[in-house]
Amino acid sequence: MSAERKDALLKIGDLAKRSGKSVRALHLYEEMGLLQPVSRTTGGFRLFHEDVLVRIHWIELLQEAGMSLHQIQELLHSWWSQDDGPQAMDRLRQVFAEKLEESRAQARKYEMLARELESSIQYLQTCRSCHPAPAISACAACPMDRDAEDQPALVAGLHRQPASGAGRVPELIQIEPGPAAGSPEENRT
Amino acid sequence: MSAERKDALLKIGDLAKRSGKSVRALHLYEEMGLLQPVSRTTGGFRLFHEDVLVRIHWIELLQEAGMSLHQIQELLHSWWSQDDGPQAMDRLRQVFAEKLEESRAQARKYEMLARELESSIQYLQTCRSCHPAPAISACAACPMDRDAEDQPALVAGLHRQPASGAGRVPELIQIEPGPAAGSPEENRT
DNA sequence: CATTCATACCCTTACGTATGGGTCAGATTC
DNA sequence: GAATCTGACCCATACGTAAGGGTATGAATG
Repeated sequence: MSAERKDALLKIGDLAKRSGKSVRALHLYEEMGLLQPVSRTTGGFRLFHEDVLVRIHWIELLQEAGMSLHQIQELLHSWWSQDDGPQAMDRLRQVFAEKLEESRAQARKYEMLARELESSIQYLQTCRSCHPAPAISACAACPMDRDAEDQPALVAGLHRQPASGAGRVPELIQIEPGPAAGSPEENRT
Repeated sequence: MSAERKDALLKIGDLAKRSGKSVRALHLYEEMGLLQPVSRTTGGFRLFHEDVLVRIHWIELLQEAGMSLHQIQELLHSWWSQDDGPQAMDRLRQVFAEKLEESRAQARKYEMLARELESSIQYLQTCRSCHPAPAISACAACPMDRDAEDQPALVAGLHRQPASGAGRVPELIQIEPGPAAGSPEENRT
């Protein structure tokens, strides 16, 4: 009778393990009406049918497609509150078509980012042959950088900050929270 | 000459417009030490050098690469608190290499999602020729779906929820896990 | 005097984490 | 057979998080 295994009900922990979601996430999905336990034990433990795994995966995909849980909730709701089947299918298809475009755009975005990263990595390769090792501050005037304009954006943003300093700051007005001495203005609410 | 334009200082609103970021976002970046105004007016208005645009774009790219502002902050900090230039470059290259992998993975993910969406759209096409229009509840037993297994995950997750709220609930009563129901000897972890 | 700005506080999403107590199932003990 | 113990699991509730968005109040700028 191991065929009955498929009808076994899952407690939320089991479901969490099998779905890869956290218990908290599953609670949230339930709160939002995306999921529902088939029943509860007398003690109040949720019992889920295995089929919810399909639903969970569905939610996951839509999330990856950039939909918020709230939007998914609405989609589900509008789906089930519709009478006309084909019409519902139609709306769904529209949503999917939209998401398809977005997904392709995202894919392109990440490919572009990858290229950006590649060229930055390449650019940084030249530093390996830099001897003797200079201080980073000296890198601003690196002789290898003939044109600073050639620097990839991912490298350019790091240095050449005239007054931005995670490291050291030139003579800049320190902005302190609180009535520090020296500040001519006193705009406290 | 318009060359002097480059030395013009920007107020935060100008910067917001040019960078496409909100004033609020720029404030936040400054709070986190990612940005700093070159000075302030006597009244306290922030004045930025144009170069911060490079920094802002840099932040943007890193964010797109999946880094949190906090991580960016750390990267910046560790960069500037390093003496050895080439070594700093090396660490940076490692970070970029990691992000490169992730970006490629993301691109692949979105491409897969796009394919998933495509097949779902295709699947839903068949519903257009469904006449007379049935109720969605009837779609569960659609004669077109010979194998329910063939349904794309994006469609399958919507219907066939045996006891999931949005639709209807079969007659299910309280079931206790234990010797009471069937043989649930399998719900161990 | 109408913008623009500074500061400050609350709102959001999709959970993470903590609290404090309840439940389950098996092993031990009476 | 019944009670107890144990450890893992679960419940509800609530606050915390990132990266800002939105809004309010008052002061600075043009």
